[in-house]
Amino acid sequence: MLTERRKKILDFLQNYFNENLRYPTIREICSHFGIKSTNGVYEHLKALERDGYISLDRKKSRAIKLNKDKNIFKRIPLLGIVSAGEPIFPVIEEGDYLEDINNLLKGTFILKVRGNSMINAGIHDGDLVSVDVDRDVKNNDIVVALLDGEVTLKRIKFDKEGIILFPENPDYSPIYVKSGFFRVLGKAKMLIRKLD
Amino acid sequence: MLTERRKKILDFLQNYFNENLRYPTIREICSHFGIKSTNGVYEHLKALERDGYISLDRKKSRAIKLNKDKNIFKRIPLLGIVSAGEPIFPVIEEGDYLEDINNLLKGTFILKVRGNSMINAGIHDGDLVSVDVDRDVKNNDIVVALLDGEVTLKRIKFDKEGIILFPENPDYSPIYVKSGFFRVLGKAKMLIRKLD
DNA sequence: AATTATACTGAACAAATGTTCAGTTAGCAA
DNA sequence: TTGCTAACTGAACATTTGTTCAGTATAATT
Repeated sequence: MLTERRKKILDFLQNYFNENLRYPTIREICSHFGIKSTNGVYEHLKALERDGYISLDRKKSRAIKLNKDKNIFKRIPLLGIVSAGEPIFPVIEEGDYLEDINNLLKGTFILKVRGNSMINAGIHDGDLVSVDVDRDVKNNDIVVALLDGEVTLKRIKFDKEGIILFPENPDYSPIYVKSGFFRVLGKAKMLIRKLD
Repeated sequence: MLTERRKKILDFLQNYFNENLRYPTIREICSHFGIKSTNGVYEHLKALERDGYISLDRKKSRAIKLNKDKNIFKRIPLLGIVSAGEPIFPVIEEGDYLEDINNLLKGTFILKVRGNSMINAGIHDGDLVSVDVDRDVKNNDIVVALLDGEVTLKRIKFDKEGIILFPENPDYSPIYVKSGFFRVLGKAKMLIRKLD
């Protein structure tokens, strides 16, 4: 069970990593909490591993890994909300954090979008789209598809006649997938654009 | 000087970190390169530190830190280019990587956009915008501004009459900054949107 | 009342790890 | 040639670090 003490240890592990880009040694955890015996911390770590919160590489130093499924990585504070009509004061609220971006991008690749076929979905020429390859594709998802050796970013729709790839731009025509080699490479997951 | 050998060591450090979320020990670097003496690697590390490519925390294990100014972090491969009109084959080209996203976001905060005042700049309601606070603001930059205790995301323009905050939506009016408390909180740096 | 889990102390061991020193070889520049 | 640097080898040393064992105390659970 995740006790208060162990919650604080998890918290320390996250903060330490965010500051130092590495995890602490057992003795460093000890001194942070004022625990005099390394075994005091070591048993916490083993319990946290047993319960799936972390994983440990035995015999290796600083070899802790936070389990991303069980933990929300606190990396970037989410600062208030920018509004056009109803502005809100910028306040960092505890617990408001953006999920670990590295984690969000893991197991994916990045595609650079060229063309304006998805402009109405807010995806512009030059934007970067992270694509998750291990995802089941549902109706209306934005997907990256391979069609006869060509790659396109489109919104996918399934109906009785088959698969249709819809652009989000009236100037472009939908593609009805009939023959030839077709495969969905992955599902568009995140949009990243450099603004400056 | 950054020799070929040291370039490969830097590369290994980056790759090892991306895979393991920690840096290797000196002996792990040794065995990767088939170097039999720890000093062989240790002198490389000291040279890399001397030249500003990394920094070392002496006496601590796995305490390497890559200098972000001197290194491009290779984290996510940039896979080809998605095009609407002229599709391109998906090929991972060497050297094509997205810069370290953590690094891009460092020293910034994230704002959640509400409203559609910037819709023509492709910034939609609910999008996340990373804001860099330590940046000089130029004409036409998209900035987060604090005006009489209200926060807004707008394109900033300087002219003889003063500062104007422009929305990217014809339904909204520009704001002429005349009186009251005004401050630019930061410059919009990246746009992040979850697509699924 | 007995058992189990948490949360430690204290001591000790073995392995991992950073660091240093003395030397070697090869190539490059003055 | 001489000197310098890169790129090591090999050995040794000193910490650091993970791990284990034997206890103690407290609170909650069966």
